[in-house]
Amino acid sequence: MHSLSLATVMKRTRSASCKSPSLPSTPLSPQTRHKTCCSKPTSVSICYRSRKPKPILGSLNESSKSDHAKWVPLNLAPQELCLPLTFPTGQTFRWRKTGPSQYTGVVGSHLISLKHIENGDVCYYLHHTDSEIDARTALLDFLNARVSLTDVWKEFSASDARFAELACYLGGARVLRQDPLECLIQFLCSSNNNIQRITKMVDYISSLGNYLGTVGDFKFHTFPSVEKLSLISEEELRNAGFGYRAKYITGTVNFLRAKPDGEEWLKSLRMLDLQEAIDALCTLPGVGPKVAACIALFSLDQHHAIPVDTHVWRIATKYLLPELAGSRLTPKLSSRVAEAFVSKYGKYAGWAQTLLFIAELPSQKALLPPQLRTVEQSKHTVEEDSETEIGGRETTSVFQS
DNA sequence: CGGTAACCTGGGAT
DNA sequence: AATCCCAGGTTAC
Repeated sequence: MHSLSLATVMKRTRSASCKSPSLPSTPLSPQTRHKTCCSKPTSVSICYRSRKPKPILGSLNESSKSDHAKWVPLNLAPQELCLPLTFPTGQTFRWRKTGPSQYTGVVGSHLISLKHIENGDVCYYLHHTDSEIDARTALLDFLNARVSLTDVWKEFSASDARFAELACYLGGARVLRQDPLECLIQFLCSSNNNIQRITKMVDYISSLGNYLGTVGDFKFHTFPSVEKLSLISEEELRNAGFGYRAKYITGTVNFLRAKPDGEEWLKSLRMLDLQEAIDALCTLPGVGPKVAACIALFSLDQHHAIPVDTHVWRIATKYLLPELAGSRLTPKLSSRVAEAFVSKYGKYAGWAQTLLFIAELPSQKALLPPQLRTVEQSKHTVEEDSETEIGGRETTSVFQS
């Protein structure tokens, strides 16, 4: 039950509300729907699930009256960055929704909130930082701001009509540029796992880092260094509910610790070609082709890395390589899929994959008109789509996740 | 080299 | 209630 409550191993004296009180295991989270990326910010309060009288402000009272004075424009238009399509869609598991169209997380040692304002533009708020200049620089770097999503998508759309149509509804879905160590550990947790549990596991590990502050109900920490990570034993991780991934983590941490500077070694993979980077990553325990591609794409500037999973496989067999429909996903076929993506979309193929992947997520499908929703799993090969348009009206039905 | 069976866990479906 | 299936896979035969 309390398998993943982080209080156990942590040196934090106060084992306060570490039970993650509002992890949305229940399907009742009405506010997770956002019809477009820029919905109107009607209420200012943080979304509580149960009304507790206690006004949760954490240590920093960021909700004082002259609050929005501290919100700084990022000069990123909504078509360049849509927060709900970028943060809760599986590239990072360390950001939290802390308000209507608002997300909070850590970049380096900076604790930052991002939100859309009325016109859809993005602003940021620094809860904790030693240097506002550094924070902004780090944030822009983290957001891959040097890449123009508009330009990149223009090319995808030119070569793929379906992409062009999806792009109309899912604009602003960016690829982040995360810290390699942080990315690596997160995706070690991701194998054969679901987003909710991955998030809890990542949260458990993160609590070893330096505490930066609390926003909403959530505590935030810097991501722990390799040295810090080496303090956790495999047994502790197993007891915390990591399952067989426990040995992946400790094994990889030990591997990195054996290097003169493991973190620097990881970063140096940015200099390599994609295949070399993948090969290097695959020598780490628990890292196979899929996880390696995720790390390469989301943290190592390998913009044409293609993480081939079941979703992408489904997409590929439907639109790209129909002759492979019906086969099982093997490593070899997986690299064939990756090649197909790259030859169709070019050097930013990973960015195209990201959008197509998001379009497959049950949580995002509601954003799409029915004819753009690809058909479900493999279960019923019979497609009974003739029945789905009951209401006649747009389906805002309940598809939480 | 290609195919298969374990591997941990929890939530939802049957 | 018991069981199966699935979740952005990897590893060992």
